[in-house]
Amino acid sequence: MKEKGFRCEKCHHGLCTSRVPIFFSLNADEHRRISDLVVHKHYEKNELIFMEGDSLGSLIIIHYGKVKAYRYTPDGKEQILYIFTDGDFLGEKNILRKQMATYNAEALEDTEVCVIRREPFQRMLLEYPEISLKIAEELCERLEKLETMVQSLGTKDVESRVSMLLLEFAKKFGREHPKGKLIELPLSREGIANYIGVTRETVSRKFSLLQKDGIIELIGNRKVILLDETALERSI
Amino acid sequence: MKEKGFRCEKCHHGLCTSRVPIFFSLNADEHRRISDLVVHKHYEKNELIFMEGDSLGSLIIIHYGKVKAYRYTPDGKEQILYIFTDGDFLGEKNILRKQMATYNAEALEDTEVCVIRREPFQRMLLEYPEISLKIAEELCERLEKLETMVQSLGTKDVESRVSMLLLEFAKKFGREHPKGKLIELPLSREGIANYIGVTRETVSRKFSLLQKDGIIELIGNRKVILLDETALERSI
DNA sequence: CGGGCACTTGATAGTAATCAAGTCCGGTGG
DNA sequence: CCACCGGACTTGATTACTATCAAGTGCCCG
Repeated sequence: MKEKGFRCEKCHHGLCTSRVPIFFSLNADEHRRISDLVVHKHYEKNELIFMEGDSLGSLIIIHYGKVKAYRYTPDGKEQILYIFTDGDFLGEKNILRKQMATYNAEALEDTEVCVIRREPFQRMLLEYPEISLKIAEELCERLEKLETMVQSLGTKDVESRVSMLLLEFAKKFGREHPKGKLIELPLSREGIANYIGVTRETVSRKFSLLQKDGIIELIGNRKVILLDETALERSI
Repeated sequence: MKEKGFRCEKCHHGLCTSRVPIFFSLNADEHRRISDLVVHKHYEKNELIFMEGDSLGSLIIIHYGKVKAYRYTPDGKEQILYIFTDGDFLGEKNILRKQMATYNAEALEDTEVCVIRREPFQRMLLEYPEISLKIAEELCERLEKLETMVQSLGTKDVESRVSMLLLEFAKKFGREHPKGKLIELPLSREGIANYIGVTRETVSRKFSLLQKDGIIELIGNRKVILLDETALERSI
């Protein structure tokens, strides 16, 4: 990690904090005040941002990039919990409950983050209660994602789980394409496997099946076209 | 459901809202104000409190009892997401994001709840920002539980999942006992199965194994004694 | 253009789901 | 208090599916 923390010039013009949902309710002046508290950091692809047990002491807000959060299962595999992108924050447990990190966080690509130390942020929470509310809202959203994930992992039928994953990625990372919806996969086969709780071989096989059935088209290793989204929804 | 909503006498003496973590930071006067907004309801064992898609319009706080929250998986099984007990709240999605319920909630035993309508509660959130913070904290805790659950469901080794469940219940519902720790199971075998994503037969078999190994002792259908807690922890 | 790593595909084995009998618990009524 | 009944639980046999092990193949980056 490059340790050259610096005040973000962009932030002073409101171009950084204004992109973060939890600060949406603030006005220009307030954005400027927050920007003064923010330090920027850059992480390279595959760089570890923090690990389980770390006491961060800061809130990390993703400005640009993708970050995976994961834990290890008792049988030694990586279980991915979240894929965070622009506007998402990490380290809230440390801010809200003075608690250590409960998962590892690793950049999936080159990633820019804003960092705010705990103490000034807590002062801001008292001063701008709307932020607490926004955070609660965001946590609600995150809960719902995890609830869906639990539902998916509880499903014995692996086909359904793969389909759910593709639909999730389509919604999050999908672009329009003449043949359907083009998805840039944020994860390798192994990463996908670690997300839905199966092995990489199984992911390969299920993808091949879906391709044979004309539901998806694989382009290289990191791209998929959803040819028949409704068929995928039906298969769940 | 008995529709005899009534003002809770106990609440007026601060015996109800004061037991709820999200109101801990309030003083006696403020408790009295909240109590005025609260209506009590009683649910019998196995009674449905709300279902997926309902627009509650209220926050429900459990005063006494146990409630399971669950969704159906694509293959038609029930997947339990939470077991709520005294002091937990439900329906926060509706309050914070004007969103419909994303799961079904059913009383596991006779249960008393306090209900607060959305509008007065939202006014209170503005007036007492500490409540938002407390809610955010509570949601954090819930997130962590779900994260652990995802980790557990991602574990192929079913023995580990059963062990994790027993340790969770021991922490939550365990009492001291000469032979070890006595757990009153809040769920039937099928319920447990729906919680950890396996079949009821598998739960039976794993319990029998643990009993044969001298790690637990089964008493009837709804009680277990943890004879060797450390062995259970090691087996994860 | 070449090499390494990620991915695919095949064969086999292991484990939990499923199907199918029994057994036991707990509540009810005599 | 006891006998009885039904639902919950246990146990067994078989099946189905994915993990695992192993051997290619092909993508992607230098």
